[in-house]
Formats: sequence, C-alpha cells, structure tokens
Amino acid sequence: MSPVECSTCDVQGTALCSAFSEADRAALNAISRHKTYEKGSTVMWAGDEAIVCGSVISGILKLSASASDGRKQIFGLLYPADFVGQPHAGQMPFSVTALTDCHLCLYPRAAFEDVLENNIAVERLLLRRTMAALDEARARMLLLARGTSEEKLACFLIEMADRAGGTTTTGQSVMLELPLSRGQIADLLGLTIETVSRQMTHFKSDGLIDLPGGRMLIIRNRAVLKARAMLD
Amino acid sequence: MSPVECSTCDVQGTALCSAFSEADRAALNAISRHKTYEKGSTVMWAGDEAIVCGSVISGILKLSASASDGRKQIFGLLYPADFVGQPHAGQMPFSVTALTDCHLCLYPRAAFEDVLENNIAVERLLLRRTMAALDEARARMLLLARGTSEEKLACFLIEMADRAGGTTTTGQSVMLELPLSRGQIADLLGLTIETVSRQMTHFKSDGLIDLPGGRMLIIRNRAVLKARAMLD
DNA sequence: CGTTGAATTGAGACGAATCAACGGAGGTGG
DNA sequence: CCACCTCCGTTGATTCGTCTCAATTCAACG
Repeated sequence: MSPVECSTCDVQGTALCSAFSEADRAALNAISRHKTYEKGSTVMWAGDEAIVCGSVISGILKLSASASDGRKQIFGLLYPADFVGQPHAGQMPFSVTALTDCHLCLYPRAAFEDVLENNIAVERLLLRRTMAALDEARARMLLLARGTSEEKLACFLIEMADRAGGTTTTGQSVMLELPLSRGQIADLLGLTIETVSRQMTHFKSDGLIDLPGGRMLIIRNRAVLKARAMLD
Repeated sequence: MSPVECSTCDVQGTALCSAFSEADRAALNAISRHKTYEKGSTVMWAGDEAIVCGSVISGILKLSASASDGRKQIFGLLYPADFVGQPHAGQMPFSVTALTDCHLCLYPRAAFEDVLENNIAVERLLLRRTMAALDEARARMLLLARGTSEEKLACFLIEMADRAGGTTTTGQSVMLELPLSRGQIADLLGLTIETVSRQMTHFKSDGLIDLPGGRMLIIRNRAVLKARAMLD
C-alpha cells in the first residue's frame, strides 16, 4: 500500500522495470504503489477498465475468464517479475486473481504509458515478452484442442515441476506444492475436476508421482511423465 | 520477386509500414521484395530460422503446427495488412502457409530489426498488434477447450462472414467462399473433418445456412447462428 | 468414362462429462 | 473434547458427444 524503493525490490533485475532509465525509474517509483493481495482475492476483474499495470513481486496469479453459463478457462499463470495489465487497452479481457498471497507493484496505467512513450528499451522488452506470451498461448491451444486428458495433466505437472525448480529434491524425486486446486487445474486444462483427479491417481498407481496429501506433489519419474506429455 | 514502390501498395495505409517515417520507409523499400505464393505453398516452416518478416498484401494464410503423430492445429489466419514473421526470435514456432494465392512484402529480418531500433512508432504499432493477437489467442483457448462442436463451427462461420463483409449480399443473406477446406476448418477448431461436415449439414437442415457447392457458403440467419456461437 | 480427392453419411467404439455417493481435513460452536 | 458443518478430493456408475472406421456421393479433370 505504500511507496517502496526500487533499489530494494526482489525483482528489480528481471522485471520489466529493469529496462527503465534511472530517471524514468525514479519517476515511476514516485507513483508506484506496492499492494498485497490475499490468496483468492481478485486484482482485476474481466470487463473492468484497465486502469493499472505493474509487476508481480511475489506470489502466483491466474488469468481467467468465464462464459455466461459458468464454463471457466484459465489462460495462464503469472509469476514473480511477470508484467500485469493491459496497456493501451480499454478494458480487461480477463480477470487476474491471486492463487497465493501476492505482492504487486502497480502504477496508474496512464502514467505508465506516458513513461513508455519516452523509453524505447522498456517498450522493446514489453514487446518481446508479449511475443513470448503469444507463442506460449499458441502452444497451449494445441494442447487444449488436441491433447488427451493424460497428456494435458502430464504437461501441466512437468511445467509446475520446472517452475518450482529444486524446491526440495531427494535423489531423483522432486517435491513441490501445487498452487492450484483440482478445480483450477481443470479450468486450466479444459477438463473436469473428476478427470483431473482420476488422471492423478492413475499417474500415482503407475509410480510416476506421489500425493502425500494436501496439494503436495512428488514427481518420482520425470522422464516417463514427460514422455506422456504432449509430443511436439 | 521484384522491388516495388510503397506508394503504389494496396495496404500502405493499414499495414505495419504505415507507421514508418518517410526515410525509413525508403530504406526498407530498397531491401523489400514482393513475393507471390501459390495457394497451398508454405512461406515459412516451423523450426526454420526466422530470417524474414513483412506484410501480407493480398491473400489469406494460416499459422499452424503439428505434433509428431500428425495431430494438427491452426493457430490463426493472416489477412491483408497483417504482419508476418517473428522478430527477435530464433526459429519459427509454427508454419505459415498460403490458403489462397498470396502476395507478400518481405524484408530480411535483421534489416527490419535495425530499422525498428530507430523507429518507435513502428515498434509501438507492432506491440499493439501483438497484444491484440494475444487477446485473440486467449479467446480462442476458451472456445477450443470448452466449446461444443456446434459452438465452434457457429463461431467460425460468423467470423468468416464478418471478415468477408459484404462480398455478396442478397436481402438478409450473405454469400461467401470459405478459404479453408473441411480438414483445415477441423484443424482450426480442434475437430475432425466428419464432425465439421455433420455440423454443417445440421445448420443447413435448420435453415441457418446454405451450401451451394464447392466451398461456397450462404448465411441465411445470422442472428440464430450467432446465438449458437459461444456465449461470451 | 474412369480416376482422383474432397465432402457427406452411417455404424460403432471410446473418452471424458455427468450424476451421485463417500471420505478426509479444517473450522466452529456446544 | 466431540459433534457438526463445509469444502475439497476421490471413486464409482452411467450418459453423451465426438472420434474412428468404413462406405458412398460428388465434383473436377484427364
């Protein structure tokens, strides 16, 4: 809720703002606000005016939208250093919701756009990130449209393991806590809760993973799991 | 295959190059090459080095990729004035193939990037277009993952009708020629040829459309068809 | 007139959704 | 401390939609 110094920011080296000039960074810093969001709270609602943008400092968020009959879809996840918001857009085409407790650094959109105007480096970095996001979205289209439930879930688990990195490793296994509920995984993969659950237990009985309880996950055989993920 | 004057270009007002300065436009014009591609020919292959980019002058192209087992997916279509290529990318993540005879204006990627460096306006326009493409890709994710075959096809037909605009209108009806085969429509919507065909005849027997033959399509009741497309 | 490729149509199989019941974890209040 | 509740996840039985396989029609063309 309060202004903070960029120099002490956890993501100053990797977030979009790393490309700002000293002067512009100072200017933005003056109007930036750090805000915290509780797990489950929504930062921006689909259809709202896109009035802020900024960077994720800590936590994980989801981008999602839903049809009027309740069918939901999660378009992707945001991790620390990722950019949030829709510059130059009228309204948000999706909602942004915190999956874990989150810490964001937000600017008024108009002010951010003003600074962008004079800062080619940032605009360039934003362009590259947007292009990367587009490639990712397209890759996901193939998975959603053509993948089986097994491929979808295997792909998701591999991604989560790669993201979590070496949270806790013992021998070949990797342990991590999934930031999504079964229902959210289903919304991300275009499946139902039941199918997600069934595939999980299927992987478990095949000895590929373990489910110690809660949202904990242990990947026992990454190679085979990866092989069951979608073939490129 | 030969250099051409921008001043006589059909899409000079709407393509990306419309944002270039006179000087840069002249510089690019000197290295630009107009190339024609026959219907069915591939402009860029997935996995190839991304060595050129440019603009669509005429015709329609598809962006597609496929898994090693043959499952295909079309990510989207390119129309005149759309940008083609992947600046700053190593290799193409998808193939670009002409659906109709096409006319493209291409530059070597490196030269294009050099000009981009000094031309904020173009970079800004490219950013906006990329963001728009991202929003479109995300909207399509919802359709692919959650839509029924009926919704998918209705949505596709509405889009095609809107694109074709007033090609030929008689009363309430709109007539157009689909630039895609049944198989390509299937690849775009994540369906099979048979399901596409069945839904087509279903719409036809409901009096919403007519199929005079070939790839011709007449939309008789746009309102009802739109209602059967995916709910926002 | 036969050939070729695309589109249509039909019959059956399969995968995921749906409907429904159950079990465990965490919280609340008596 | 225990009964109760709710939320979430698991599991089972069944249904439904789409894929698959197969045959037929149709249009274009030599």
